[in-house]
Amino acid sequence: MDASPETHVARWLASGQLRPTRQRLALAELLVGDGMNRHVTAESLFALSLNAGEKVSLATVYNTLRAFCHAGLMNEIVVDGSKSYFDTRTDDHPHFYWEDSHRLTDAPAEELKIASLPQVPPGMELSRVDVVIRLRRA
Amino acid sequence: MDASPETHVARWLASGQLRPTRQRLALAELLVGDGMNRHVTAESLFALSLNAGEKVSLATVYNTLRAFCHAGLMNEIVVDGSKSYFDTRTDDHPHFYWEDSHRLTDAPAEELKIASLPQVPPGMELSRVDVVIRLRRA
DNA sequence: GTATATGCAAACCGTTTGCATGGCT
DNA sequence: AGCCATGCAAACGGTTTGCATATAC
Repeated sequence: MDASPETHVARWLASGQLRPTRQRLALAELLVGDGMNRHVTAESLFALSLNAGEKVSLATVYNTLRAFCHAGLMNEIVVDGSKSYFDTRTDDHPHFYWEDSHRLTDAPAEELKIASLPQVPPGMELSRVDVVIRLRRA
Repeated sequence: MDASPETHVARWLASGQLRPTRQRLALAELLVGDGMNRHVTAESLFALSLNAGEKVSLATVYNTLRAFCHAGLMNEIVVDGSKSYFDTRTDDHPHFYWEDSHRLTDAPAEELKIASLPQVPPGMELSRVDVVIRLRRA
């Protein structure tokens, strides 16, 4: 063992040049504390933090998620016009969107093979390719 | 010539079992009157209709777009959390999203080749695969 | 005549912001 | 000390809804 959970999230924050405040540490712990990838909305993370007994305001959850994204620690994903999803995994990878439960999960990236992509128009460059595989109950 | 523009949009409405009201005919004319594909937001279509001198309320634009989508005549596409885009082309095809101008256009479908797709989880079926190619100014 | 579409304005919901307070370095 | 983060509540913008009126069948 070379890193306690606290050190892990503290380093995660530090890698984004973000100050380790109590609220950020708490939210980071909920997001990446166990080293797993997580997909949250602002509301769901807010609920998680209340559930964990943390005192964090909803506005801070929004600000913090935005700060994490801006620092490159997370990505924002849009699948449903009504809310934003945030993903702790930062590489470009496909997602499953479960239309019945409005949940977003990772799809296995190695099973997606794009043989060719439309040519990028002149004067533009590729920013990202979003692939969302929408699922419905069979 | 076998179809005046009016007949064309009237048939388009009829194919979705939608009553040909004045407002729907006007909006349909703006959307598919020239047989081209079009990408609009509720606001942009509302602006178009005002510009064309049509009396249509914003609420009706929303209701009508929803009705068109529900009837399978259009598709809703989500790329930007802040607003919904509507596409008159109903087959599954990729899009360019121009991040600087917040515009959405078709990408050439034949240039996108997906060699393999992640396996659909048990009990689920594929609803749609959204591919959004995000572009930024080079 | 009946069911459905429309218009208006008010409600709605997720998100952002202004400003005073509190915490990190 | 100074700057940045936080909390609260109010503002915001796109979308939806309730209800009275008008239109299609």
